[in-house]
Amino acid sequence: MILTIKDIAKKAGVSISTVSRVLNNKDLVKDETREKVLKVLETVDYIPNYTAKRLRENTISTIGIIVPDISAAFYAEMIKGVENKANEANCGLIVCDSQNDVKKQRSYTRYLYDGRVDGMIFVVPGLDDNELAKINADGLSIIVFGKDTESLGIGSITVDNFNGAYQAVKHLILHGYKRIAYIGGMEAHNDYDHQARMAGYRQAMDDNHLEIADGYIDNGGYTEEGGTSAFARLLKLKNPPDAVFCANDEMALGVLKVAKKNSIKVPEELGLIGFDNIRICQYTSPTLTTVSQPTLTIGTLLGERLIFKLHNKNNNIINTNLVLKPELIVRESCGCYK
Amino acid sequence: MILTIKDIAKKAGVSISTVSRVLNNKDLVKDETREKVLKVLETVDYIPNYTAKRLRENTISTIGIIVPDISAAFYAEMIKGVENKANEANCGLIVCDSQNDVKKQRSYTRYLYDGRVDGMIFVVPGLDDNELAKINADGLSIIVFGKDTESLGIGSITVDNFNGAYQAVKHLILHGYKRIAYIGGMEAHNDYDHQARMAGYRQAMDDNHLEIADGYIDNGGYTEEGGTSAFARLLKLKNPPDAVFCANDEMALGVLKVAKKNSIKVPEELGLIGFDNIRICQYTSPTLTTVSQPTLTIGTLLGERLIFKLHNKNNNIINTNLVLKPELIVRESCGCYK
DNA sequence: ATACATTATGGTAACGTTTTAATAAATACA
DNA sequence: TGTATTTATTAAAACGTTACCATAATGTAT
Repeated sequence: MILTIKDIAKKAGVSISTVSRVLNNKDLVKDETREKVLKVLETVDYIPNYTAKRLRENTISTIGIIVPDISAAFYAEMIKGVENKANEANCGLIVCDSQNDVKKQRSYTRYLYDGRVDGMIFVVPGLDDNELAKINADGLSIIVFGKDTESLGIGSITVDNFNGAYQAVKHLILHGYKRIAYIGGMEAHNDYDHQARMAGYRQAMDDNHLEIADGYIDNGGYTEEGGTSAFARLLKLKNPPDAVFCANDEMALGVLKVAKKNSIKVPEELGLIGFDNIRICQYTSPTLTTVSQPTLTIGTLLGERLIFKLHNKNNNIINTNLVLKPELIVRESCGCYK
Repeated sequence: MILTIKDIAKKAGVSISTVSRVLNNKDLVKDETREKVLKVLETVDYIPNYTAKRLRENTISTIGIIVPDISAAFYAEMIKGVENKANEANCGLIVCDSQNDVKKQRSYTRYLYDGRVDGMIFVVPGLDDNELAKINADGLSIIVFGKDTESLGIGSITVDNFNGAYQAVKHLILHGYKRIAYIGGMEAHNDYDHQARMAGYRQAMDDNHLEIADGYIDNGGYTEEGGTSAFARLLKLKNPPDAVFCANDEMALGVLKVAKKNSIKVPEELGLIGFDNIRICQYTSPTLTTVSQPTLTIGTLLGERLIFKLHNKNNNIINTNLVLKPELIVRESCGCYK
């Protein structure tokens, strides 16, 4: 038998309103009455109907997050950060996996948008500015990771990809590598990670007066297989690279695989640096040098900021872009220990 | 401006009941009227208030899942399977990370239980039978992974851990290893995985007339560090093992680390098999032989069965335990390619 | 034409909560 | 003691939907 506030009121011999006030720790209730109600609550197993509460309060106390791939360590860790914060705020978290598909991302957006959440987190949105702006205008609190949306009045967090890439490539150069290639992400104009990392690569090469040979910029779509085929193409060039910087670790794993197959020694004959610092980097041989993004921190910050927004709807102080610094994690594949 | 069904009714010149019927594709509405309503719906941006709908229908169309660690690949993949199915059923998914802590698991249970979900999935529950039975009795649909709860009238999915362990150990024996040790999980009586895998190990040793030396059964708590220290202890025995079977891959990684540090050659001087087939197994050197659990399939099945239950509350056909067969994935660490 | 089904529509209660406004009780002040 | 003020309590409206029941419109058989 499921009890309602009405049952409690009857049992305690008070009105519904009084029980409600006790439940919500409101003042204006005599200690004596409060005790009476609390005593009843102790003896029975009453669970408030949150749906009714939400209908009345016009809130959902749930947030949503849409990530490209829930089973990728990078995003799983980020979700964990968000989850912690949401939980602290007694707020549910609905996780959606868009499977790297903008269409699916759009349909999930719609799904969440249909009154299922108070706010949502877009991780690397494929949606364009107009779409994001519209959702924001509709009063749903949103926050974005992976794209600077400050100009749209939407808070966001980004990692300084340019700087991370620059550090990585500069590091390779310091080790004496000269023919450095870049394997990027999606080629699409809305792949901001790719664009910024490529720019960092270019700048580092340029600052050190190194030439980027024809074909040295290739794409692997962020997957291991993509990295495999991209590096295979690079090897076929008449003057193959002596080092590769990859826009993520997955692709670096692909490169490593091909290098092993072709008996190319890493780092002796090929320098290699990835991006993201996924856990596998520690276990490959050689271990993978990479650029680390503080995923858990990012998740925590995303959660924190969204929840702040939820509670301060009209405070725009947080609708700004926060840039986090990535960090070069030196391991074996860059040549530091050869 | 947020529209309600009332606004639509007014605009279409019909009653709210009619609009409701159109929205829910009920019959008993004339084509002409339906058209009229649909036309209005096309021109405006009406989003039904799901909270109200749920209050009225006494449903939440949301399920919850509690996993020990969201950022562990094993569970992330499982969640992905659940997520797919939930989404197909137009059902939200709330993910909770209990951080391997029974207390947290309990508080999350309470959190979800408080009218936030229609049903929930317990992945490797630390809760005891009484607790589970109580939740089940309260009419919340639940399903469990990692523990056979059929006798409680709760549907569950388990992997045949005994068989998986048996296969693994037998495989080691076939390669000629004789002094085989086992590194288990939690030692606790409610760590069913551990119990079953240990039993499989014992049986395989017994069937092949091999002795389990003193100290050959140790525990590592499923973490890499745990594996590290457990193997360190094993090495200190006066007759150290020539092979180790670990109750999961994380601990096998720890073993591998210590072996490398002590220049013990795997698989020449030490055979090693793990459990779970996490992705890292493919990248270590040597690559790790392991027992694979079909995580994605498990997730899919969990989602499917829970949603079936939601729609068929009184159908007990599904309150049964489903046993999945694990598969030995042969790689280098077991000695197949030495 | 009348009676009777059948089909279509509308009015309204209900879901369980919070909150506002009204009322009752207690306290303070003159 | 009586009035004004504060404090405590309650009744009832509201949140937006669905579903039951009543009524109206239409169709069919006598």
